[in-house]
Amino acid sequence: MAWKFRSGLALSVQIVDRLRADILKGVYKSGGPFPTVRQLAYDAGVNPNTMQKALTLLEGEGLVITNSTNGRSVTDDEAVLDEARDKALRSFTENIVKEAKNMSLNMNELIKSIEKGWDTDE
Amino acid sequence: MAWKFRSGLALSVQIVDRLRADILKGVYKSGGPFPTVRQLAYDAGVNPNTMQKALTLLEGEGLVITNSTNGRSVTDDEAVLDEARDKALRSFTENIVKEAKNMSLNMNELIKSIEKGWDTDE
DNA sequence: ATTGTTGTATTATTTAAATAGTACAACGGA
DNA sequence: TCCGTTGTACTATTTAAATAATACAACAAT
Repeated sequence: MAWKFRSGLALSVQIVDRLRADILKGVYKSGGPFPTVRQLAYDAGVNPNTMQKALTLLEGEGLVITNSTNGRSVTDDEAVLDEARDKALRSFTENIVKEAKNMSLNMNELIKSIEKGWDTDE
Repeated sequence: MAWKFRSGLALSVQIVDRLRADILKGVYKSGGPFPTVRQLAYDAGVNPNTMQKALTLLEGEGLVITNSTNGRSVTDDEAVLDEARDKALRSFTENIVKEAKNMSLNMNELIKSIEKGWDTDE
């Protein structure tokens, strides 16, 4: 099934975000094989060119490695993965805090709202 | 000074987000005048057509009202404003929770990270 | 009455992104 | 050796968004 995308935000950006998250979550194992450009393009329901662009960006982050003509692998450098996870969490939190302050929320209101919303969906 | 925009996300969407937030924060007072299309376009550093598109969207949310040919006003319906504030908070929280779960974070890790990041910048 | 500002509408152009289509060298396996 | 898959590269086209440039009716103030 094709992936879900939001409108307004560039496809390639959304693809990179999703693949990065999947790698950090372990959907693609450290040191293990990474799907091919064409396979990912098919899965996501986008043009192979768009997927390749996304993969090139991902590679710039050091999360995946190209084995010349033999496909790609997820990096086996756990330090790189851990740092990326840490960076993702800090960036995530930073954005939350920034936006919350912009909404004139104080910290306790925010936390309370999160606690309230955490089990709401499921 | 021109407003700051992120790349990748449609300008009109970013404009609506900012104007909505400003209204809910009280930058533009309830029942008070709202800047003209041309003024806002100048302030934001975008084309008047783009700003008008954004304002049309905003109007669809009921937050601003067009006084035929005499400019726009912020709605004076406090109920509408309160509901919009509530919706904004719930939407904000919902997105946070969803993304946090997607990152395999548990609630306490998230809250701890927010508490840690809250005073980091300033 | 005239002037200027308002929102709104229209058409054309530009720009960025995504898509379509194709090509090719490198490598592994049959 | 031969074949298929790999990543990569390239050009052209389409699509969506933003911009540019006007135009006009309605209203307020002078």
